[in-house]
Amino acid sequence: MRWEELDQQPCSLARTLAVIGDKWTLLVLRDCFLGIRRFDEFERRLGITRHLLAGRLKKLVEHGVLTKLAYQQRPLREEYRLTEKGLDLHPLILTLVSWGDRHMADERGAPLLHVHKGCGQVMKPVLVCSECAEPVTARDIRVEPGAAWLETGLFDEAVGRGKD
Amino acid sequence: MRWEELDQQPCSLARTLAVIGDKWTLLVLRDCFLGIRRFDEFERRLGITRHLLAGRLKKLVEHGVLTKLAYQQRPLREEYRLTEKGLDLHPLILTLVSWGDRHMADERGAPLLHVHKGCGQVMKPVLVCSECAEPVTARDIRVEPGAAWLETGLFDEAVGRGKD
DNA sequence: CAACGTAGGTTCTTTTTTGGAACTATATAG
DNA sequence: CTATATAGTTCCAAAAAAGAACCTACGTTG
Repeated sequence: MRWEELDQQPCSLARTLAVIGDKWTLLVLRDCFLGIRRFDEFERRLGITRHLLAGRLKKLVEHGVLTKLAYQQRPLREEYRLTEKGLDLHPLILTLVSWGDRHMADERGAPLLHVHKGCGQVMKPVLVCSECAEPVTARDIRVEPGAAWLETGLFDEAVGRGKD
Repeated sequence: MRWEELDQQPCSLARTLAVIGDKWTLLVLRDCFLGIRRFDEFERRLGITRHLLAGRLKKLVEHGVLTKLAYQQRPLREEYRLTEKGLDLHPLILTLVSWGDRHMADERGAPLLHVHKGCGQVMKPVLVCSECAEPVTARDIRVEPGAAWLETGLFDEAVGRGKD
């Protein structure tokens, strides 16, 4: 499988991975959410080479996750900002961090705390159902093919014994 | 940066990425949540080479995300099952898929629908605060250093102008 | 005018990671 | 005895990514 074809599969996970499915990209996004905006700040913090960083940022801009915004003219200097599409990745980053806090932390606990401005408390992300607002775990979900999948007529073959 | 050192950084995101921060791994996990358990089923569905698949599965087992369980003796045949640690990745997969549904779907809409068994409806994942149960977006969160970070004394330097 | 800072881009070599095919082991079916 | 199924492992060539160093363009500082 060539990863360039990934965003054409009838799978939203594959399509998402085509944009952000790589370690550097996710670390760049982490820094974006921490307020980092400039090329050389990313470079310094991440220890990434300019070569790779330029490529990652370019890809994120092409996919509309970041935009370049001039913060001064003459000389023109641009910084990278999250778009709405990019801000929508916040739950993803929170979820990744939360899993790490829970399953990969050392004895000193979570490296970063997330404070919910609304209630002022240190929070953990909880995933709930959009319809009934109850917390959702893997066992509470059943998968069904959507329109895009049904058209292909491949659902049963693809999911196999599925619907667990 | 060598990615083997990644799980030793004081960053839960980096540590998480050390385990699941690669495209094949996430696609394997997607299939796990769809009920796939056997080596050759993963191989067929993903179009991954046996070589890579073996490596990814091994890593996931080493990190305790999957376990091997014998489903028959003589000849010994083993299948891969999600552990509790692995099941805890479900919110992550849901969040990835949800972002793709929203931002990468074509005109036919979401390829897969997720039905919440509890309420019987097609759901989208919503991320809420564990303390006050209100939905959380990027703008509602402030980051603070935890114990592990404070020990290093590097927080201010690292976050820069932070706390956005 | 020369040096410096920013925000990259280009080039080159080395290292890793893939992809693909063939090989192994064990047991059952015909 | 041969073929098939399952779950890998091994080997090699090809492709991709990493790392390092240097180049560019523009404007500011001294």
